[in-house]
Amino acid sequence: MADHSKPAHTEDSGSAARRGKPTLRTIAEITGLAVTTVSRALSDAPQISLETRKRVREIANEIGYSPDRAAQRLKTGRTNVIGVLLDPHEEILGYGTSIMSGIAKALQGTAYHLIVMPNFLNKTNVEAVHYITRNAMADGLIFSRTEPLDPRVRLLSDLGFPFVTHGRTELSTPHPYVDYDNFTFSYQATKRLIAKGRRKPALISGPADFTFAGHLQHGFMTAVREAGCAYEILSGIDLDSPAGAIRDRVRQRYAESDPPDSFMCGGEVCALATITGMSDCGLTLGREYDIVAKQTSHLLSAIQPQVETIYEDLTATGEDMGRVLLQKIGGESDVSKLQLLLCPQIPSSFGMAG
Amino acid sequence: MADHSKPAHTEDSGSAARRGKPTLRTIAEITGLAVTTVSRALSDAPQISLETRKRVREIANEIGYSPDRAAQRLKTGRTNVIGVLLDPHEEILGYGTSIMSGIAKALQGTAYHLIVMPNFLNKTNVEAVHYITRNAMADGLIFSRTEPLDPRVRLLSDLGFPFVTHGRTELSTPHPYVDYDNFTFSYQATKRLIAKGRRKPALISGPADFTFAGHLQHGFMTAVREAGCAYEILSGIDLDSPAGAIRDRVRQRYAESDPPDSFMCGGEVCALATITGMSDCGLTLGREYDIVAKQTSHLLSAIQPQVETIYEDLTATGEDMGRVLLQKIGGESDVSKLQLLLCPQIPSSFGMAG
DNA sequence: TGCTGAATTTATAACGTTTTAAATGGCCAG
DNA sequence: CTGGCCATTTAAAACGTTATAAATTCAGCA
Repeated sequence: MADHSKPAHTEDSGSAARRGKPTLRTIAEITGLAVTTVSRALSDAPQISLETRKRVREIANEIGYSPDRAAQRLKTGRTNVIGVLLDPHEEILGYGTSIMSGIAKALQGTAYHLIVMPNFLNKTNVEAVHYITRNAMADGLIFSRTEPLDPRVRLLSDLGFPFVTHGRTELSTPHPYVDYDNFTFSYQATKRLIAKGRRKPALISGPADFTFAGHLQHGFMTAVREAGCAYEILSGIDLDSPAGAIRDRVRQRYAESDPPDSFMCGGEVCALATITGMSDCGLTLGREYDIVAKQTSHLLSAIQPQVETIYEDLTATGEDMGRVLLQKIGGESDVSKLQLLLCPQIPSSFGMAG
Repeated sequence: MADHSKPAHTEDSGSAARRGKPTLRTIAEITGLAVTTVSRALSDAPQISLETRKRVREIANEIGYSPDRAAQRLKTGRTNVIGVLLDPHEEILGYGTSIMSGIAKALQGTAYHLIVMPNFLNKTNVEAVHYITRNAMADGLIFSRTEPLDPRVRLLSDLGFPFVTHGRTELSTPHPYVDYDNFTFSYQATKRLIAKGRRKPALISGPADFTFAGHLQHGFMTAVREAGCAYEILSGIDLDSPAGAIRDRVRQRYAESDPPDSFMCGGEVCALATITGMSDCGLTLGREYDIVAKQTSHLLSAIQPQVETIYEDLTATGEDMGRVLLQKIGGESDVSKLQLLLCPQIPSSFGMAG
């Protein structure tokens, strides 16, 4: 069927003989169609006849064609790249890996690639973002450690550059985010401590810069106010502190008067460090004190099952962020559809004693 | 200085007025040079006069020019991308994040970007590698979990595609790698247990598939043979096992006869799980048994300081891998220069009692 | 017959870079 | 002068794709 009646291109040029990746031209030569037609057919343009579309697609599969990303990018200006700002000092167990696995899962089957943009490259995070947008290095951005007045969010919103944050802001212009409901987590966790008979829970909160720290604190405060019990927000340390620092601080606190009798920990490392610090003081978990913690891996529950935990699935979070970002890039303008607040799944055991 | 005596290009076309990123053409128009000359000047070609090179570079800086990666990639075939095969189920604390931070650090300042290629995308790792090379999606590849006869290494070697592995193989054709000397680690760790008076160390080794498991075992065996003491290689679990499984297995083992009196653990999770399992049996670390473990984060030493540890710096490893890969891509053909065996730093305390 | 419009296909020009081969101008030997 | 050689600069083509505008075919209809 494929005849050679068509006059050759100006010259012999490379022709399909050039050993290498098949291109649109290869398909064009095989089918006798023009390159343009092949391009359109593959993108399922309605102006190309159904029969042609089918034929082209078959040939493409047969010879293992896959479009050249560089050429597409050059022509369209779209990079087909999603960037994730990696923070090197995440104290949360498996944070980076889980989030990335999740994003990658969402991107699977799409034309998008995931590229890691460490933000220690440039001095501040904002500068990194500036650089990325200025040089059009990605079509969308994902990042975490969101601050209430996050300058990155401001910048990207102004530029109209697609992004999703892990965590909310308090900025007036709404933007896509995926967040864990840390208020509910903290509220339920603290209530659980009180339900167990504890009368002075202590909170080890996130670094004050970040929005989620406020949510943790709010949930905690709501629970203690409802119960009308004493409380404490442990100063000097936060969830970013190294385990050793948390341990020391807990021990030191117990050398002082009127110590707390239970802990609300936002992370596993924090819980483990707290237990060690308490153990240094001769206190036993479940007897002299209790802990409820957020769980992001399977370590804590295997090592210290007495710690009651509420799970946050970071891989799922990553997947959600990927999906949301793709929708945003795809033109979804209803921001409310791009804001996900993931509900903590409270273990049934929590309800029984509460 | 910049005069308009030069005839305009065929038409007014976009000209530099087109609001957007500056390109070579922008610089050409400013300086009055040809695009080719500008390109050459920026790449420091010796055929361009020194004065011109300097002038071009100055203008480029001034207007904030940075080359379009897509265009470069299209023209040269080089992607300026380094791919890292991410394994979603790394039980080693902070593995993914550390390695990536390290690689990113090595890539900083170069034209290379780091892109994450999760290998659950395609069925097997080899298929992922196949896909990546076939579609020229990167200039080099980094991956871990190396097997003695790793099929990925085979494939990439055959293709002449640049790569570095984290871990060695037993293949006859040498290839670039960065590896931790797990033999020495295991040997020293085990000797330390024996020096502390233990007479039946147990090894919890890596998954049998991976090369490093053999190294761990070899070091362990060398130490126990030298001492002529009893030993055990704990079956049914390995460093990839979830903490809960390790804990259960340890407990179960102690219900049987003739249990070990010490443990060589290749990871922190493993050590913590072991301690918990032993504690379930009423046994106390440092009294009834000892543990030496490999440390990759600061968690273990803060939580369980009685566990003696030898540190493996994964960020440094990532950085080394990045550097080695760049050298390989840069044309370094002396493979011996591209093989790094990182020495465990044995704590001074180890020597004292040994 | 010739015109109109719909359906399908096509040629051409771009995107920004690098590569190849050629041009320009200055200088010196013949 | 002519020719040749050097140093420097240049024009044109190419990489593989898509967007724009134009061409081709064919049916329907006046």
